Amino acid sequence: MNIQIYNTLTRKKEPFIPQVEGEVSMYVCGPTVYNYIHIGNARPVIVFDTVRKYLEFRGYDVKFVSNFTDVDDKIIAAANELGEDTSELTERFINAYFEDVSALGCSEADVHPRVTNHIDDIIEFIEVLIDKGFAYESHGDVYYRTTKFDGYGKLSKQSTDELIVGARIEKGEKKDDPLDFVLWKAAKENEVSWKSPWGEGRPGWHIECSAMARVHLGDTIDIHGGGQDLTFPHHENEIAQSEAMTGKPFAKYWMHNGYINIDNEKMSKSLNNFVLVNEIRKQVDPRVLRFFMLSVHYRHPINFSEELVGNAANGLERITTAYNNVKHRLENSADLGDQKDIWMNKIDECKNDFTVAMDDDFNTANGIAAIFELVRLANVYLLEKNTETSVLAYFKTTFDALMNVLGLPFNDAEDLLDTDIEELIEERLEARRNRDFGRADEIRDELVAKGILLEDTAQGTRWRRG
RNA sequence: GGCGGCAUAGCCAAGCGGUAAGGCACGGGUCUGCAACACCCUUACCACCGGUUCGAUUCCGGUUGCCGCCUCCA
Repeated sequence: MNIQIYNTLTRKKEPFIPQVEGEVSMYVCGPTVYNYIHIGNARPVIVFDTVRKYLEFRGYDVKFVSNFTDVDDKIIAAANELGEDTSELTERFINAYFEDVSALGCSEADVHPRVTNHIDDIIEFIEVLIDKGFAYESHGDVYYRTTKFDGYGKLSKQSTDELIVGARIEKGEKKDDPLDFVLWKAAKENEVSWKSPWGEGRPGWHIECSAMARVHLGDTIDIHGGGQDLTFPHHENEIAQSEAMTGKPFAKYWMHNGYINIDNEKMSKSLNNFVLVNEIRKQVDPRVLRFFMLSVHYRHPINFSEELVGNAANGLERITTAYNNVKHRLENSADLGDQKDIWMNKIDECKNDFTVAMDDDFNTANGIAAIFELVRLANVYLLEKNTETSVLAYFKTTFDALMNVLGLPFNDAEDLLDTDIEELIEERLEARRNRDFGRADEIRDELVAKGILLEDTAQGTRWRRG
């Protein structure tokens, strides 16, 4: 069975067939680095990181490219305000970006190209567009002539007529047509700029992705991703640029993730309700944040609120507890089971359910449901008096495999208790042996106050942090 | 005006032709010295009105209500 991907270009799910068997090229539009990223920015990063991890899980060799827009109006404005060099500013926020997304379990891309490192590629790209008649120079700017490109509007399903009619599109004096968009901007006073055949200036926003995607992934890429709001105009313009340039399809599959709302309202600067990853991850376990985001299908909107994140935390806790209990049993019980195959098969069923879910346009909500099936199964197995090491080990391996795909690895590092706490646990065991339950409960309460929860099992007392 | 999305239990959320997955919360029971973890059980006229069909939450048309894009935006 093939992986199915919902393609914005065709508005339906299609079987995923990469250009080269076994290999996938992916490009995801990255952030403009003039501030810390907010959770809305984080969603596509998490979504496409998960897509990538799943493709790898399915055996594909993925080449993943995600850019940084490190020159643009907002960056220049922010740098001016802070009296800082644009390159210092962007460097700072690129570092912050990596810290934020790695906390959220996202792997680095194979390449993180920056606009400022690709000025030459961009200029060359624009020159070809001019040569082919798709672009024109005007007062030091260069514009793309949208009317020249037949397929303009094919991604967002906008007709050029409607775009013009409906529009709040301004007629720049420099543009021949209101729908034309800028490829190269002439520099204003004191702006960072580069030399070009059209004078000092810098790239427009859309051209960078076309140029960098081509340099790093070739003329046609398999999967191009980004937020829903990029569909128009950004991705539409990328298609216009790239396909005019190469005469080939720019991307086979276009994927777009939905928005995040805050308490049912759109996140926006004017409402001042945006949540920075940098801050929220200090208050909420970043694993919970990621789990929360993956609990909804990537194309649907997701509402962010304290309550919902709290629910997600409880759900993830259930998974983690089951995993840890499997581990505890693995380390503290003899190999006594005798029904190995039945359980192995049941585990395989869960794994299969997970794969079926994820094959269907990366349905992480159903994938997580499959993991909860595995949780229930593991908990039921732990009820058995006699367990087999191989089964327990298979539970653990499967948990690891599936959660790793979702970018939610379990923390397997040895977690040691302070010796005084260990002594208290030992003292409580002694008290229980002597049926001094008063003292035993007293110690348990004392430990709860220190964040240590105890659970008595047939295989001994286990503890966890709570 | 154009393009598009969404409406499923107290909350969140899958399903998209054969009478509703999963999670959180709640209630009842079991396990436990008591707990905790856990297990079992219980909980839905799928926004409304038409149509197609043997059969629709699922397809088509319409209504209502939310929301997004068309301007920088994840």
